[in-house]
Amino acid sequence: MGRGKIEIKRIENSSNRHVTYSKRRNGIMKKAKEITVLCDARVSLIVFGSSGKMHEFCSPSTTLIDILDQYQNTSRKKLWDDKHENLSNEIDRIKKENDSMQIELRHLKGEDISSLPYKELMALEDALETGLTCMDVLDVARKNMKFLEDDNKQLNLIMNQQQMSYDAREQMDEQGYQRAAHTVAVDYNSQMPFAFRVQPMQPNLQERMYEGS
Amino acid sequence: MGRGKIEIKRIENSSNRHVTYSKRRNGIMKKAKEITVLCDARVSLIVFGSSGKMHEFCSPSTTLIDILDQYQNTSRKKLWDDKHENLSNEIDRIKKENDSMQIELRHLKGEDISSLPYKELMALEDALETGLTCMDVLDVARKNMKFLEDDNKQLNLIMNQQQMSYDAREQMDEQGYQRAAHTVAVDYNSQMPFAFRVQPMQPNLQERMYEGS
DNA sequence: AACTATTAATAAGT
DNA sequence: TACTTATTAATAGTT
Repeated sequence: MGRGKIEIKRIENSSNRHVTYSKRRNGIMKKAKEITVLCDARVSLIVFGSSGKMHEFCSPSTTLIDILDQYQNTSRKKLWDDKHENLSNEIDRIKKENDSMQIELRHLKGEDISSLPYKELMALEDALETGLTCMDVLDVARKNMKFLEDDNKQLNLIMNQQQMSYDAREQMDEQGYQRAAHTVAVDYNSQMPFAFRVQPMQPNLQERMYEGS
Repeated sequence: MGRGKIEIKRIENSSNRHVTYSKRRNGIMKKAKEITVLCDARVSLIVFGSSGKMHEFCSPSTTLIDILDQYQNTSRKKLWDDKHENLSNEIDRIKKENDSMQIELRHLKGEDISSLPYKELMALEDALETGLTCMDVLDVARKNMKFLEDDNKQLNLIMNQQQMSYDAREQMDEQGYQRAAHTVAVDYNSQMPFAFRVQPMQPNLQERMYEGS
């Protein structure tokens, strides 16, 4: 591929070696680009000459880091340390959390019985089969709901008190802190479920349930 | 460099593309070996075909890690830290996704509660008499309970947050108000139902419903 | 760095 | 998939 054939062995003449290096480096970079374009390949090419100068090519569709990630996955050789692995694990964990929330969202939006978790339905069926009456179950349900409602009421009450003294205190405050405090208060209010800003949600749920059944 | 000249653009014919990939991959690997031998270069070449299969070349005198270390030193780009940062960013991104989903969930559930109008319950009662199953009623009961639980959790969360900023603000405060604020905070804390200071009230409500009755 | 004779790579065909 | 070969592309040695 030149004026004469050459053996593939170190070029002893330093000048020739550097010239050849430069030419061939360009050549291989070009080849890397070409295979990327022609064949949808992802390529990372890093070259250090004996001078220490670096030349790099990476497929435009990706990054060196991606390539190296894929390298690790494929070859099972570990390039990063445990810290990175931990982060990766956390990502996996959160992603799973995400997935289950998405499922829950779908269920809520679907809003029909068939979308309720399978297990819960099975448990319910079991309970009914072992001879409990509908009333028995509803009775427990009612008590539990009463509990929750009462707790909600109490929490709500406390919140309101807290909010009030917060506000009162804010008024007493010096100029400097006033603005910040106000912001905080508003934020909490907007976070609170609407129903609880005014009154308990299902005021007479139990009674109605009983009348119904 | 073949029977005909080709444009450097994606080879659409899949079969041709794979053949060309294979040939050129061999070619570039050979070139990589040659330049390392001829010119004392250190080369890392990683190629992924569209199938996902990896091919790698690394100069015999070194390792990929060495190359990457040198890459970092030379280019001042920090691969490991970048990697770290990227992972952190992704975590942030996913967490935000999480948060917004949680908000959406709260929103949906809140809407569900407040949009469970009186009429619907009445209709349910009627339906029960006209042949709706016990399951259906329980289902609604269970949903309501879930909502209450979630709202309890949220109220509790907000309380804690409020308490925390209360405390934080107290620290920032001038001497004069400090004592009073502290007293108030303690009072609220003692008022709060014990269960909500630590965890949600009825962790496995449904199950206990069935067991208990 | 540019040139060009020559080898090497490879596209298309089998 | 591998082999063949006409043709293009890369490049070694020269200027």
